[in-house]
This record gives sequence, C-alpha cells and structure tokens, in this order.
Amino acid sequence: MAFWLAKTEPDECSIDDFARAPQTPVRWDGVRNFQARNYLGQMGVGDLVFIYHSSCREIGIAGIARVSTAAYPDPSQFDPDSPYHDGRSTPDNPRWLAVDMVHHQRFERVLSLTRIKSLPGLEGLPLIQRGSRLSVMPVTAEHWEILLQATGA
DNA sequence: GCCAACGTTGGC
DNA sequence: GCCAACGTTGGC
Repeated sequence: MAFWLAKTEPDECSIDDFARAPQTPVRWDGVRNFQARNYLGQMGVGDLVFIYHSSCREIGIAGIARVSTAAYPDPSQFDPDSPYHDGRSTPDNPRWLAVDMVHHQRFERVLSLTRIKSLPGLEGLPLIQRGSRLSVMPVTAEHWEILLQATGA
C-alpha cells in the first residue's frame, strides 16, 4: 500500500463531501498536469490519500481518503461541455486519468500548511518545496507518519 | 530544440 | 487582488 497527497479547492470538492457519504466513491478527475497524471496512474486500490485544501481560508490537510478504483481514463476529457475537455484525447488514446476514492477519515481540525512547514523531517515533500504546484504527489511512509502524528489523531 | 509568451497555480 | 513560480504551447 502506498501513500499520496492530493490537492483540491474545497469549493469544488472537500473532505466534507467525502464524509457526508462515506460509502460513495468520489471521482478524482480534472487533473491536467502530466506528472500528477502519472502519479494517479500509479495509485492502487487501498492506497491512502491526504486530502489537502488549497486556495481557501483554512489551507492544509483536512483528512484522508482511500483509493477504491485504480486509474481509468478521465471521462471529462471527452466531454465537450466540461471545463476539462481536451480535444486531443481520443478513447483509443486518452491523455488524462482519474481514480475513485472513498472517505477514510476527517481530521477534527485541519493540519495547517503553516504547521506542516514547521515540522522537522519533511525534507523532500513536494508540498513544501518552493514553487511546487504539483497537485498529486507521493508521500513516503516516514512523512506520512510525521504528518499523521501532527494531527493528533 | 530553443525560448518567449501565455495561462494557471496557489500562498499571501 | 496580487504576483512569483511554474508548465505548456507554438513560432522559428
């Protein structure tokens, strides 16, 4: 089992959307960055994913989701009405991937980015690397443990 | 293959 | 709302 972190704007999709319907898979789609897409492709069923809220009032890790369906072609790339439509994609040659995730855990309080930056031992985590905009990233078991400890959960 | 222009991300 | 940093595009 592997660990990941995925960013989302909570206006679009938040940990509350997972927690509200814990059994219902949420499709993680709309990723349009090649490196992030490649990481989506590496996700396996059962992997755990920190859900990170960005561009909002409480920036930070809000909880954990679990991968319920491994990567498949992101349907939104074929939908002309979707903001994520990509005319260069064909069913035979999809450019973008999605996975499904279900709720795993909602933290009582968000583990803030400020706090994350203050934690020792997170060197190499793309989230805190200067200028990194990677929206899906792997998290080592060591980093996962440090972050989980810091939530107090 | 270079690189300027552009659009996007995302913290502040 | 600002703007630095970044990834992608497309002309050459």
